[in-house]
Amino acid sequence: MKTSHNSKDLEKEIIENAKQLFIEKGFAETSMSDIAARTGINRPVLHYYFRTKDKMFQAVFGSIVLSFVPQVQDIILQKDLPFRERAGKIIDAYYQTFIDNPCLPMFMIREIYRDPGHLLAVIHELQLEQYLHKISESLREEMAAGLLKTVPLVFVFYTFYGLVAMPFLSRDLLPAAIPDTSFEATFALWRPHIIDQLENLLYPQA
Amino acid sequence: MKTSHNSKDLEKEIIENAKQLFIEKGFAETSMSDIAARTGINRPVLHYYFRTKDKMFQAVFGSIVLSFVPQVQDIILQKDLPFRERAGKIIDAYYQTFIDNPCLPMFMIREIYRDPGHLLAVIHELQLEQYLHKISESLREEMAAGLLKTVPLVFVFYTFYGLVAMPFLSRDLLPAAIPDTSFEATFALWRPHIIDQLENLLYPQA
DNA sequence: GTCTATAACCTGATAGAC
DNA sequence: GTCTATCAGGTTATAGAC
Repeated sequence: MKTSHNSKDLEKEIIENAKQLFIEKGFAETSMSDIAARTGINRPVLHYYFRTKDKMFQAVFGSIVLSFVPQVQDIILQKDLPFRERAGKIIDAYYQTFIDNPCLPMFMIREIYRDPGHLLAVIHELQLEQYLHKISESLREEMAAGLLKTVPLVFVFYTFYGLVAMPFLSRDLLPAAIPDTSFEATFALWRPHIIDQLENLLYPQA
Repeated sequence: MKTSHNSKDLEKEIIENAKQLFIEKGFAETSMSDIAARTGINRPVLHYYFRTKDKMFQAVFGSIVLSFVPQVQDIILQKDLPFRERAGKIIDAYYQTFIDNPCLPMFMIREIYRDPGHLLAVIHELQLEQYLHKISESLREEMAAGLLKTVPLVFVFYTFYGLVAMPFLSRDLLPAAIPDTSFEATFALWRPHIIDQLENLLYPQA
């Protein structure tokens, strides 16, 4: 081992760089040249490791989905905590992820829009079905027990993701349209509002 | 005039075709060849009329924004109508537009995300500032009068657009994830929920 | 105004030397 | 494994004939 890398390290380094670029610019507007340049290697090396751009994206997409999804599992099942507190914790978990990587919401929406198959494949191959099932069942149980209002589960996801993602989807528009607003100040007020809205959707005695 | 078109007609026809393609696939993934083929002319003709792809997009974008925005003006100012009814009418106006052209929400978000300057330029050049100002002022007045809760205007837009756009942004995911759901049935329930959420955000005695 | 032809460039992907 | 060289195809844009 003369260099600081062996093949496995290089592969991981490529994936990490590809991940960042795909998240930032999306699949279509990220070129193999971009990824190679960022990693400091030649284009053919990428094809040696992944053969095609699409296979490369698939290898990266799973890792992105994982960074997007898993931190909620424990929270939602803590049924001793009141709904309001669990909602707040989940929102904070997502916002932590999104503030670290503000392009993630747009990336997810864009790529799911382009081809939902990628997401479904990843869900299957990483065995996330049971994870989703657990969350769905948990909600359904609390609805059946009268602890939550009975509404279609899709509405919970629409409301949650719609409200959480919105500030990131419209990123540069807010400062451009209303010059003297800080994201932090807006978020500090927006967070309790999301909780209010979820409570309004799900809480019987609101 | 031998043909059925004069230059102005052809220009309009090009713009109409470009509009549909841009909305459907976005700026980056729509090529000049696509637009030429759809119009039934050669590529250089496009450059004769618009010189560059970017200038062409600017010419089209204004027209798209207009189809997106103007139908709300009259509704929101009908202050004799209760808030709930006005909200419903505005939602219906948007949904009418979006059902006619389901790609519009993604197009707007994608292109504003890519470059908010395009939107700001169009707002200025079509003199939509006064239109936006009128809506903002109307809301501010009703807040000041205690008819609506006082919240940041951004929150109204976040909530409204986030909830209205969400089903269209996640289009193919819902049928793929939950096979036996019809968009119409879901929407019929989703509509009153949006109104509820806006009411929860803005209505004092909710 | 509309065409053909072409310039200049970028893309993903592969072959073959080392 | 990593490189150079190259292919076939796509892109925007322009020059010049008609």
